[in-house]
Amino acid sequence: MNMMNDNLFEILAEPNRRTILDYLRVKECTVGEIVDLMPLSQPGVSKHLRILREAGLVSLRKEAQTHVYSLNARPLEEIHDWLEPYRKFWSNKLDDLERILDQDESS
Amino acid sequence: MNMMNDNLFEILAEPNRRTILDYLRVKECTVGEIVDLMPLSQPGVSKHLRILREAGLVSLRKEAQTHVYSLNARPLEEIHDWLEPYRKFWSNKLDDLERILDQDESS
DNA sequence: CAGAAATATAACTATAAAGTAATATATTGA
DNA sequence: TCAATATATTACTTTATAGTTATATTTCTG
Repeated sequence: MNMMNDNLFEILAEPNRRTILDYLRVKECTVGEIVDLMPLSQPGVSKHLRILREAGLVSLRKEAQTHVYSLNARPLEEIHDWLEPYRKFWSNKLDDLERILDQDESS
Repeated sequence: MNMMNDNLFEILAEPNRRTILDYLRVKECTVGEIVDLMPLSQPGVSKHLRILREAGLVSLRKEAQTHVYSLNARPLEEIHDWLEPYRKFWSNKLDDLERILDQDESS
């Protein structure tokens, strides 16, 4: 059930996929609802949903003929974790100042 | 000086680029040092460095014939910010604490 | 049970990106 | 100035991906 993500960044790199996640963050949606909100064909949306599903980022509940998708943000924690060792580079104002001074002569 | 990133996720989607950032997080490196550490040709590394530079993620200091690259993690804050509204979805005890603290700030 | 509605998959095309070899540019030092 | 060193750029090829149209699948409804 829990998929391992080969490259989550690659999945999130596609702007339409991030838009879909943004929609699902607000409320679960059927495929048709998403299609209506986006400049994409229905198969285009379905393809992105499949990729998001395989990444574990959304889950699907079949309700009659409609498929209701909902957000599963858990895998995004992987991004959060990747960011972790970089966080100190922007959270310390003194370090920032040092870095700005270092960069000044770069062309 | 401050570049606007068309799509930072796309830039980070490339595994070799993330590896380069990981190296630079530890210490600044010349192009040659990075080449020696990676299964890529020198032009390949230079191409990635250019992309990272244009994204504002690394900065360049020319030192004699060598070019010394260093990390500039600031643009990664954009990823952190994008993640923000999703954080509550993978809630665990730590995130619950964060949310409580956030509420305290806003009151 | 036939047709409609909703979604998924298949087959195909176009584009972008990553990789390479070859070459250009810049700096150092003999 | 010339050769060596370090890096960047160019030109090209290959591959992957996003998009499309057409079709298949599933489920409801009359």
